[in-house]
Amino acid sequence: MRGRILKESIDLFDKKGFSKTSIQDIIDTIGVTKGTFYYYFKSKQELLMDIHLNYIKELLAEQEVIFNDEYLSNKEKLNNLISLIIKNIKIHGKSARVFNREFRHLDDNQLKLINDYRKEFRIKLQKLLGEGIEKGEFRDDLRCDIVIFGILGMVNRSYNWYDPDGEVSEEELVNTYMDIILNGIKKEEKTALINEKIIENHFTA
Amino acid sequence: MRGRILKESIDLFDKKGFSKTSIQDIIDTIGVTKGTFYYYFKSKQELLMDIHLNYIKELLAEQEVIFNDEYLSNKEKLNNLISLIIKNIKIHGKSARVFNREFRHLDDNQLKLINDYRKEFRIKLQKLLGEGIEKGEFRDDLRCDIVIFGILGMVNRSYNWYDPDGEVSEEELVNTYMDIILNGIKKEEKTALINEKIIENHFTA
Amino acid sequence: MRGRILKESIDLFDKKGFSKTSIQDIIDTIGVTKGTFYYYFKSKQELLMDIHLNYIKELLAEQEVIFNDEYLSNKEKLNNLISLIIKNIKIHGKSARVFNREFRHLDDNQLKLINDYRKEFRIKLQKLLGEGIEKGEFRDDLRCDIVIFGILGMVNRSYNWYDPDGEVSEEELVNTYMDIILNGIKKEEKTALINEKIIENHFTA
Amino acid sequence: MRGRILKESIDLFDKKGFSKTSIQDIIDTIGVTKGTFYYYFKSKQELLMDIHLNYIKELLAEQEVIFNDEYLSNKEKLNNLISLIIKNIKIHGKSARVFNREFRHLDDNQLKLINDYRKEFRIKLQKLLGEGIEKGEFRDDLRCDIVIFGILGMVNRSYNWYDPDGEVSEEELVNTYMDIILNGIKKEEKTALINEKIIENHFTA
DNA sequence: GATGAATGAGGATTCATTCAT
DNA sequence: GATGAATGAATCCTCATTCAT
Repeated sequence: MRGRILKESIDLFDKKGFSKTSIQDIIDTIGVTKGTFYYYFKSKQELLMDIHLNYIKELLAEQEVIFNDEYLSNKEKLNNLISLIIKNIKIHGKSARVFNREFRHLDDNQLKLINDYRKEFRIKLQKLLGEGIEKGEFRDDLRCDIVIFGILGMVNRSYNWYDPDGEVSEEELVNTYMDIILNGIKKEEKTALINEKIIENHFTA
Repeated sequence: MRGRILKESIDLFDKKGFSKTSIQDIIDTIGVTKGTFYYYFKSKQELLMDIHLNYIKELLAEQEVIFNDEYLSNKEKLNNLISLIIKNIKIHGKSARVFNREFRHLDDNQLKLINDYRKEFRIKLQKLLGEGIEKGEFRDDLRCDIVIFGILGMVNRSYNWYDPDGEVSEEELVNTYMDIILNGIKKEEKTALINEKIIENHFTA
Repeated sequence: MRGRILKESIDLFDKKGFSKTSIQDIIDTIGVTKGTFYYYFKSKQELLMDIHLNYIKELLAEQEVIFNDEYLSNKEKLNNLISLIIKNIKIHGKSARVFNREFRHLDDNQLKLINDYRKEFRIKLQKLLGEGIEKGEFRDDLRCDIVIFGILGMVNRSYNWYDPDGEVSEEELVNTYMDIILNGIKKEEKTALINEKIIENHFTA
Repeated sequence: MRGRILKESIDLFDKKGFSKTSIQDIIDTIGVTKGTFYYYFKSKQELLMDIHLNYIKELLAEQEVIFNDEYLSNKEKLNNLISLIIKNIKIHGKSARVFNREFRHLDDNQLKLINDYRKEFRIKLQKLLGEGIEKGEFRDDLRCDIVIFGILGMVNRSYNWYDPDGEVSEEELVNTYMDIILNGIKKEEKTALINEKIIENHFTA
């Protein structure tokens, strides 16, 4: 029962939003009564917190697995993490949207906890980037935090427009994002620039 | 009066969210009575729609100016547009957040209109990218739509974390984003490649 | 102006009812502002009272004319009064409906006054009937008050269903009502009864 | 509870009118809270609709019983139906008045349904009259629809003035109405006419 | 485990009316 | 005569939550 309530709530919160979904909506969908809901959840807010916790904890666990895989380079880990997020859309898109939209309805304590988890996820990514820089996989002249915020913004936004059953496959999306992130969209005129610098260096050297 | 209501509403909607802000909250902040609110706005929803329209229309107008500047390359236009969005945070950050968070509370007709405007902004960016590709400013092997969604995701997300008065200046943020978008974060291993080619050329020269 | 407000109010009160018609509705129809309305009428209720007074006073005046016509028999007067009411539908149907439906929105004092006028109209009819009885024009075995209530109910009801521009002419309606009132709808089997009495009389004679 | 709300609402709607009776008035009378009201009724309007439906459905059911009594002549059925309406005053006078006054507050769909029922009641009476005419019980030179409208107007109006506990008994009222409807109020000058015919018949016999 | 009647605080909205200009 | 901004009380309605059974 608890599971069904969670599942249907996520559906409704995703479809109508938290504040526009009433307990009545939820129990009507399932076909039980108010008492039943309050037997399993102390309040509507606690239900929302539950959804948040389930989501972020699972995400962190999956992140952890990728992190601890010692056979992967940092670039590969980054790739896998982006892949993880994108492939989550199909499986957990609803939860993800609820997670990213409705946190405002948590109370201060709940929000604090969720934000800590959220930060944990982000910090780990920053660490990944930092280590990658040290290993020479990534450029060292950009602020890690901004870069990670940018990457997350880019990738997370797909929850709001990407249709996993549409014409763009998950692989293509992941590859495109990785390509942008790693190489940018500029036509390689930089070759010329670099060229000049190199030549210059040649002379000054 | 109308203007004051708009201003304070945006403040409150940004701070507490649309559904948790009551008309009472708004009028208490301003120090008028309910009747006054309803003299200027037909409903809470219409107020929200007003905020949305003001925001998107101004944004489109500013986009238009940049677009029509014939002295700029497409890359420069892209740079200016990103700069426009980032610098908007300071001036219109609240409206922007309300715009990006609360559209769900509009009714179907209102949402349709807003989404049309939203799309217009995005499509213009895609056209900018497309033309840039034709002119050889950008790579031609990536889907324009995905790229633009990615860029917008990256940039728009800053509304939620970037503090214009913090340690990172607006210019640095814009430059970082432009750099990532244009060049990616990968260490120039391709430099090596290019280097080699150059050296090779040296020799063959 | 005052006249226009009265006219449009009657229209709206008839169409939508008193309580569902707002001052705003009225002034919007006319194209003036609230101040104008309150310049001519102290309150919405006073406007309603005005409508009531205009209606009942004119009706009483017209009743008076018929009453004082010494060339008419009481039956003819009754006929003319019914005709008056029916023909009023075309001219004053809206006022009449407002008068008969919305008096509940007057306050106690206003209602008292209106009810006195209403009663005056009814009592005059009863007097007409009473005199007719004395003169042998009408039966003397029925309670005058009930009869008049009945006649008024029958006739006034037409305000709610009769369409003066429909297939039944005003004359036909008046004649039908007069016929029912005077003769009833029974097939003259009473002839037989009377017959018997007559025959009996024959014998006893 | 639902029943109590219905009962007290009818009382209040009769006494003060629908629009001047607030939900607060209703629940104060009963001594419950607003939530209770809305647990049983979706809206004030739905409550009104309920009252209308209860009233007209019961009336139609009772009409049906009289209609289907094959031992009664049409005249007797008409008499019983009028008696039904009059005797209803004591039992259902309040509902009846609400039914006849407040239908304007129903929405279009509700009104359509109620008017269909209303028409059903009227059409049945017309059929009764029509059959009576064929059987020779009633005159055949009057329009059935006008006659029925007239009778209903006469009888229904009593809801607004008749006091079942006053000096006129229900039987007397029914008999008076039936007498007017069947025989009219004219002094039998027609007797003379009939007389002459009879005498004439005597001679020709 | 589950029911569902009852609560009551809170919220959006309406509207007749006033009044300074 | 006329305006229209501002009032504020009243009203309908929603909904998370409780609790006796």
